[in-house]
Formats: sequence, structure tokens, C-alpha cells
Amino acid sequence: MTETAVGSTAVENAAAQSKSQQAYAAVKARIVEGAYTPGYRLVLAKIAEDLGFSVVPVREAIRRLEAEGLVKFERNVGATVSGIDPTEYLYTMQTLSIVEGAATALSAPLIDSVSIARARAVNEEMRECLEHFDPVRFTALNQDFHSVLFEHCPNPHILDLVHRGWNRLASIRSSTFRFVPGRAQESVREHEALLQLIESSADADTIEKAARQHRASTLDAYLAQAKQ
Amino acid sequence: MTETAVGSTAVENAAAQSKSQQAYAAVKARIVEGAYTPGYRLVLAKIAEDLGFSVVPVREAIRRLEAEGLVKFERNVGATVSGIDPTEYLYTMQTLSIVEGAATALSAPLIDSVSIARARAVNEEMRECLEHFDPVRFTALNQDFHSVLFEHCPNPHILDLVHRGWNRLASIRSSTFRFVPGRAQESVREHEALLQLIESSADADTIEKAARQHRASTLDAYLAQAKQ
DNA sequence: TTCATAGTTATCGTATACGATTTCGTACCT
DNA sequence: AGGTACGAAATCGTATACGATAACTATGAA
Repeated sequence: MTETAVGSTAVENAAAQSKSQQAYAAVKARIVEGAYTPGYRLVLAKIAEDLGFSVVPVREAIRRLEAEGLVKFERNVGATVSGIDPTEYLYTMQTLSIVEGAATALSAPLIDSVSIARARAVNEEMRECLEHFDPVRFTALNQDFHSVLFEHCPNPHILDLVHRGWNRLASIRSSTFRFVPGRAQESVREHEALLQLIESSADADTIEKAARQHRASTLDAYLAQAKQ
Repeated sequence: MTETAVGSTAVENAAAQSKSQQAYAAVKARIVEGAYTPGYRLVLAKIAEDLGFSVVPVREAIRRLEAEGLVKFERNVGATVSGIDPTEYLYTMQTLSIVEGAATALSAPLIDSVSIARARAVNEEMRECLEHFDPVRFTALNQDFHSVLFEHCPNPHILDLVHRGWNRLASIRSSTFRFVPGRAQESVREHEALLQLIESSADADTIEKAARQHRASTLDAYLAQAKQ
């Protein structure tokens, strides 16, 4: 995702990237890892000081994050980390179900047996993880699993949309399965089914539907949980 | 397309918007209407001078356009209007076929008979337009038609993606049907079929497939044309 | 006590200035 | 003549400075 130049130190990287990019990466990281929680007020001057930059590159970074939906910006007021109120979560998940489904279907014919094996190994870990349930680890593995499936998507635009969707969910991602523990088992089972569809070279439409439905089910489980 | 606020003068508008936003709107408009053709070099200082601003707000505007894919930006080199080389066109159309298909399907149950009638009227105009064929007008009507179908989509994220897709195509949009004139007739016919599906409350999957296929067919026609 | 209003503070928005990087042209060397 | 290296011009990147806006607070009157 990030352009980690292979074989270059962090220092070299810092020199290679503009401060805008550094600021972007820094703020994004803080959001994704939860240091800045939803609703958190992003004060430009403060961030600039923290990073040792002026405010100008920080502004650009924030605007970029805004375009990706991670930050909400109000003129003359400032930026806050986008909360994921339930409606937002619903919209994001629905969107992701569509683009990820498409990405997975387009990706499927290009997935070699090595990747399949890797995905299966990850899913196996998830299954083990069910015993002494660790939601954070489980959710991380879940992303690994799906990454294998959609990363081969030949259409970079669609792939980008998938990444953005995952990013938007990132801040609550660490706890997705905390809210719907019952869903975890089903999820593992559906993963295996997905893998078999891909192995058997099922037609694109079938794979797309399965992938979409898989995500939609997680959403439904969450909604059912949230309702009461 | 431009956000002409009803009942407010241009001056009031200028005051209400930040210069970043104005710059964004101005540059975007120039790109969409073709004043800045693909490959055109966007020099910050030049644009700033044209608009009477400093370069700072222009930078932000450019970055925003970059995030939307309308502009390509290279560090220490500058920005150029994103070309739509055939591969890009393909990727964009494919992406749009997916999100627009989904948007149309989600939108369908919410479309009232008035909107249907309006869409049908537009399609009728398109049919007439076939006689003395005017590609530009035809393509404009085509957007109007589809707008009616997907604008009711209740998921704002998906709707946003659809808009972005159309924007990306905007610079060549004015001439889409110039390249594939034979496609125009089919297109009109498929529009009517789509309307009937919506009227008869066909299930979401059927509508989605039809909408997606409709766009995919335009893409295929273009590719077949471009090949030889 | 409560509401309205004026003043204060925090923060954003933009202009200007200057240093950094790239690109292009020219001159020199082979 | 061709290629390389040096230098100049164009352009970008960032810092600093200041004006503009909105949120907050305190004060006074009803």
C-alpha cells in the first residue's frame, strides 16, 4: 500500500518523500491504529508542531485524507476524524461488499495455487483463533485472507476503491468481530467455500455473489446485534 | 453540473466559498469542458495568476483533483491533466459499470413514475437525435437519462463513486458516441428495456446485471472499434 | 436567573518569500 | 560530430506572517 522502497532506510525514505506525504502517512497511521479516535479534533498547528513541519504540508495531508473519507473537514472550523456512526458503517460496508465482490471475481482467475494455499493457511489460523477468541487478531487475519483474494485484481481503480473501503473501516476494524463473535465461525466456513469456488474456476458471477454475500452477512450480523 | 446556487449572485457565491474551493471548481470546469486537454501541463503559478489568487489555494485544489483521478501529479515536476489512454478508459468504464449497476439497482425501488416518465422523455429525445446524429448532444442526453436512474441511490458513497466515474470520463464524454455511432441505436433500445425492468419492479439482481451490461456493451463496442 | 451582546481567544485561510529540485540549453571536451 | 558536464531558468515545496472567521466567555440588562 505505502510505497515502501525496498532496501532503503527510514531516513532515506524521509528524504525521498515530501513532507506532505510524510504528514499524510503519519496522520493516517495514527488514525488507523486508533491513536486518533473518531471525533478527535485535528488541529493543524498542533500536528505541524508534533512533526516539526510547518502547517502547509499538514494542510495538504488533511485534505487528502478528507478526499478519502477518513477525515471530515469544515471550513473555518477544522478537521475531525470521521466517526463511524452506524449509518456510515452501513454505507461503507455496503459499498465495500460491492467493490470487493467485483474485485474478488476479477481477481479469481489470476490466483495461483500458491496463493490459494496461503489463504487457506491464514483461514486455518483463524479457525484455531476461534478457541481462545482474540477479536483483534482474528480481524487482522481476516484482512490478510481477503487481501490474498482481491490483490490480483487487474483493474487498479477497483483495487483502489477496495483499499479505501478497508481503510475507512480500519479504525473500528480492530474490533469488528468483538461486536459479532457469533459471526466468526460462519465467516471461517464461508472462507473455505470461497476458496473452493475459486479453485474450481467457478464463473465470475458466482464468485462475485459469494464474496458480496459474505460481507453483507457480516453487516447483517452487526445490524442485528446493534438493533437491540 | 456546476453548483449554481439558486438565487445567489456570483459575487455572493465567491464570498461563500473559500478560494481553494473556487480554484477547484474553476480548474475542474476547464478540464471537464475540454479547455485543458489531457496531457495539458497545469502550472501552479500560471493558474494562480489567472484566478487572481496565490498559489497555496491552487495547490490544494490540484491535490483534490489528483485524489479524484482527474489530474496526475509528480513531485517536483508538476501536474498534468490525466490522459485517458485506452487502458485507463477501459478501467474507468469497467469500474463505472460495476458501481453504476449497483447504484441503479439500489435506486430502482425508489424511482417514482414521474421520474420514469422523465427518463422516457429523455430517451425519446435520444431516439429523435438518431436521425440527424449529433454525438455531443446524444452523449449529454445519455448522462441525463442515467442520472435519473441512479440519483435516487440511498447510499451516498456509491453515488459519489458513480459521479467520480462520470467525471473521469467527462473530458472524452462529449465524443463517446462519435467513436461508436453504431452503438447509439442499441443504447436507446436498452434504455427502454431498463425502464421496463424498473417499472415492473424486477428484482435488484436483474436490474443490476442489465445496467452493468448496458455499460459494458458500450465499452466492448469502443474496444472493437479501437482495435482495428 | 436567564438571555443577549460584546470582547477575547483559538484556529483557520491566504499571501509572500525563499530555498530546493528538476529541466533545458549551451559550451566544452573527446 | 557526438556526448558530457556545467550553468541558468523554470517550477515546485515549505516556512513565516498576518488577516479572517468562528467558538467561547464574561458582563450587563430584563
